[in-house]
Amino acid sequence: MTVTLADVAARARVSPATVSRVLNGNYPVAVSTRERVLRAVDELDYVLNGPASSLAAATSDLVGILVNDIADPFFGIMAGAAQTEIGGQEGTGRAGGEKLAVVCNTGGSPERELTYLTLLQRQRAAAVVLTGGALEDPGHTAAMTAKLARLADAGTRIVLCGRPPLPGSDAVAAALAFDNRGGGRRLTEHLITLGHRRIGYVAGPVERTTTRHRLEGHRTAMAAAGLCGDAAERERLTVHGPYDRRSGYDATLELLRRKPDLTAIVAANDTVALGACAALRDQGLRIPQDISVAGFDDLPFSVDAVPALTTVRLPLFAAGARAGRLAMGKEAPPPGGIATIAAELMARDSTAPPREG
Amino acid sequence: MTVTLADVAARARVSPATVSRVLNGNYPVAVSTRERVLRAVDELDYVLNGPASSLAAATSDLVGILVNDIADPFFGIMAGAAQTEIGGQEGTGRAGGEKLAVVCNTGGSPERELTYLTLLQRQRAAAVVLTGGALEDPGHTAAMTAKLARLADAGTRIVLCGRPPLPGSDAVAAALAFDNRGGGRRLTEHLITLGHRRIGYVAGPVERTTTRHRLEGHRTAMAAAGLCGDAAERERLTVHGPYDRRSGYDATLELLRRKPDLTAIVAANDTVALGACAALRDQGLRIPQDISVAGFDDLPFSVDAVPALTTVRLPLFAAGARAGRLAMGKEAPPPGGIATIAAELMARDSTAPPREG
DNA sequence: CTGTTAGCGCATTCAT
DNA sequence: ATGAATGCGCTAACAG
Repeated sequence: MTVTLADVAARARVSPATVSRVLNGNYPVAVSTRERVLRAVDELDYVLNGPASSLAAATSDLVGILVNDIADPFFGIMAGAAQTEIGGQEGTGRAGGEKLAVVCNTGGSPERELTYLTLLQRQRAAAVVLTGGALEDPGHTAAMTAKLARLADAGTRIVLCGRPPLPGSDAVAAALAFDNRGGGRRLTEHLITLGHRRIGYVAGPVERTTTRHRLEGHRTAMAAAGLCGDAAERERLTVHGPYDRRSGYDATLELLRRKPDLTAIVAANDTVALGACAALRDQGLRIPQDISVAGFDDLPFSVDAVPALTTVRLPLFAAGARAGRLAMGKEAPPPGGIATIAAELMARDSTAPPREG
Repeated sequence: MTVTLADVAARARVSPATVSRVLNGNYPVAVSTRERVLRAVDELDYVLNGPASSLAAATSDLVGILVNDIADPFFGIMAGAAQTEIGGQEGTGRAGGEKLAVVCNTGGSPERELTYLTLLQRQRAAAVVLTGGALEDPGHTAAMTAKLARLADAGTRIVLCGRPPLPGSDAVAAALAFDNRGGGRRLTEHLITLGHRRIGYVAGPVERTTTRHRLEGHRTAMAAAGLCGDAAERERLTVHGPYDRRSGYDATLELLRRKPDLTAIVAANDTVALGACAALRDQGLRIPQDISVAGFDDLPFSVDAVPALTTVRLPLFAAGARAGRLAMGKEAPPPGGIATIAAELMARDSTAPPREG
């Protein structure tokens, strides 16, 4: 029923081994023979049996890209870029060699993250790219470290993109970390320079590296300006929530309740910032005249927001593409396996000097 | 080095077949035996060899979800929903049975679409979900039909989500098509009811089903109101472009150049509509006082646009989830294998009666 | 309910 | 440069 390598060999009047060799292209084969084989492949409409091939070779052409939220362009942009570098260029998929770049959506769930890694391990994936912030739970971190070690042992290349390196693990081939701290700090410095002193912060989910680093950057800037109250005050000015619009909306109302005299709100990311803007508008506040708002990431829609959103640009596409190349071994890892990706302040119209002050 | 089924069997003092049976769970095994085996699995930290398993069973647990643009939430929402239904619930991935739901980004390229299908065919994928509009090129359609037929022959279940059925093909197990025509028609009817007569249309890429259907709906409404000029006039009022912000911006400027007295602009989707809004603002036009704008899809950010965007809601999450269930065989296909998903008009603030009559 | 046997389709020695 | 032989790790009959 289904055509096999042997069928192709018979039709091309060569041995199965030869067919395998032309398909994989990593062995000298006479030009005439190769042509004959390829013709037979086309005529029979033969497609390599991946499982059989992977079993015999003990490696597969699967490359997994894990994302926390596939509906969020933050991840989509990185994943798409990585996939372009991995799957991109070559032929029709008829022959061997091409990688199958696939993205797996963990939904931010640590269990699903581990499950996907196991599933990829089961498939003997050639590489795995982990994107976005990590959960900072000791148990989960330990489990991840162990799992990644096993994957690496089995020959799977591990690349981190937008995620800080795993301390004490040599399983990771390369880690591209965003400078979330620096970006967060510069963003808040920008607000302070404008004259803001009472700044609320809508943070991301707790126990996430991204959340913590951005918040640390913010507080560093606040402290440097002598605006850092006691712990209780800091808590009052901070509300945590998921990275979505709803969270921004709700958290902003909560901040306003706690501190009606806020002159600026910094959001964990652009999506949250948009929710914050909506809440402020619904309260009759004008942006930036009555209150300033800032986001993070500089997603494509942020420049079109009204007013255009002040934010911090992360080179998501470039980072994703680089991660893809690293996963393919097409690019040498950075020194020490770790690179920090700069974050650039984009001052736009949603921030301005406070009314009075 | 790497632990195999035989190792587990030895440690649990049973035969390899028994281990296979408890792992796959589709065969009666004594409770005490099962426990012994599972303990051995844990102790040895055994992970099933996917390729070997797939080779022997002639099926794999891979399920592919193809999307045109992974950075677009339109696809992300559907893909995430589908993935939830497919990968969702069960264990740690330690044992067999769980599906590996992965999303593949074609970038809208027909070649990559076919390549991905071949790669999934090579992996003997259990199912494939194709999301979003299809390219309407005869050659590509024929190639797709043939490829899908082969996949179906090999036992891969094919589900379409947000894509019209393939005429004359019985390879597709189920097709969930959005009512793009109806949605487009109702949206334009809404504008006409408000009093608009000169309406520009920023269409999607040519030769795409989604583009064509939405445009047909628009023109049906125009014709019904006697607003449909000759072919040349219709062309003048329509500009095609990709489904992105930039296209909306540029196309809007072009439309304004051709027809400065336009009172409304309908965009191919919400992202394009946002670009259109930006262009209009840059031209000093107020929305909706000077000109109305409408989108399509009702993506999450649309309600937060300023003004809130009038659009057509598509139940992307529900449709994606249903496609996932259909791909898993957890839900019976609709009658005839085809279901049309309703599109609901969401009249918001970006549309209003035109300035003058 | 459990063990035994026989491939699944291909990559890879080793020959030639 | 090509062919023949072996085994990758597992599942699926088939016994028992």
